[in-house]
Amino acid sequence: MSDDTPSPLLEVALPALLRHARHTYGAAMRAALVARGYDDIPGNGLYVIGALALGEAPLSQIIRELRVSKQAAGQLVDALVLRGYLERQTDPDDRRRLTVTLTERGQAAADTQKAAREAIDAELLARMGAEKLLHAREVLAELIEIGRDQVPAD
Amino acid sequence: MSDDTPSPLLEVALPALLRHARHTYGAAMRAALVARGYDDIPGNGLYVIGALALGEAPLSQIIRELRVSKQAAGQLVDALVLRGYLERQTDPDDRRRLTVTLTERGQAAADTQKAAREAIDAELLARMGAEKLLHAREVLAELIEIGRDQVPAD
DNA sequence: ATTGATAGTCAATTAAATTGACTATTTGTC
DNA sequence: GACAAATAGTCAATTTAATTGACTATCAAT
Repeated sequence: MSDDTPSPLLEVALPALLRHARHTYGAAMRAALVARGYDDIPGNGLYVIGALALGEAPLSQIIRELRVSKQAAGQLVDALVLRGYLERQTDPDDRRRLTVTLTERGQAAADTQKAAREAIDAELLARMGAEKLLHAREVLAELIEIGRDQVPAD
Repeated sequence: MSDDTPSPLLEVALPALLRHARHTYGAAMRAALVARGYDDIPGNGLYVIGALALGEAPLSQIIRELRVSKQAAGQLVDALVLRGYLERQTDPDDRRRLTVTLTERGQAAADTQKAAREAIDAELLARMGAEKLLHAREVLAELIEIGRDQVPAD
């Protein structure tokens, strides 16, 4: 089973690979949402809804995760509130803080999105096996770690 | 070497991992470019310059790689031409086609960017080893393949 | 020759994100 | 317990990026 064809995989820049790999998820999630009528979610909204599926979060956390200005994050949440996906509540423990949660519609969208993501995960697992997948996750996590190391003022 | 701590790595959504991993490269390349005075490259311009470092390309190819409308790609190239990174030539073999190439400045920026990318690659290799890295590349490539399968009309 | 497809442009609009200036609330210090 | 500093978010204006729609030029295939 020796294979001496030089894998082109080694030559493609990792950022490009990451870009296109991410697109697979994005396109699938978007398609699944649109198919169920959730066709008014702006690009980063996908990300916000996905993150909130794990539980409520203060706006400030969304800002950090999204890596955009707080104004941009605020506007994004505005749009999603307006379209019925999110709700804001003032955190009683810290009345500066806004807690953002999914509405029922938002939860339904999050479920749809999660299903689409997991379908791809399953397909990927079937094609690649658990070990390589875990290695990929480890590499990605380490890459994120390297990013943190480089910009300590994060 | 048995390890029964449940890795949180298995729980983080892959799209989020991809997003942040890609950011590591983006931020490092951006910082390296800015440090050398290339501070007027718009977001996707990084990607275009990186792609052209491998050789000239027709605009239509950039459009497909970038997955934006041809108008958006045209405007992006406009901006990069205006700022001295790119040149357009009409392809003599097909006079509809615009061939885009790097200028000297563009090549210098591409080199800077490539060095920043490779520095991260090297760090990643040192931390993770060749095998896991290859596995990660394989997984990413397969993910892209899955994307192609899902949207045949690509 | 003519039809259809491909490659790109021009103009106008919409969407997304940024900058700058501000308010309210909390935290930490003396 | 007053007061400075930091944190969390808003409002308004602007800039940047991307889209839609309508169009021209060139090439490919009958």
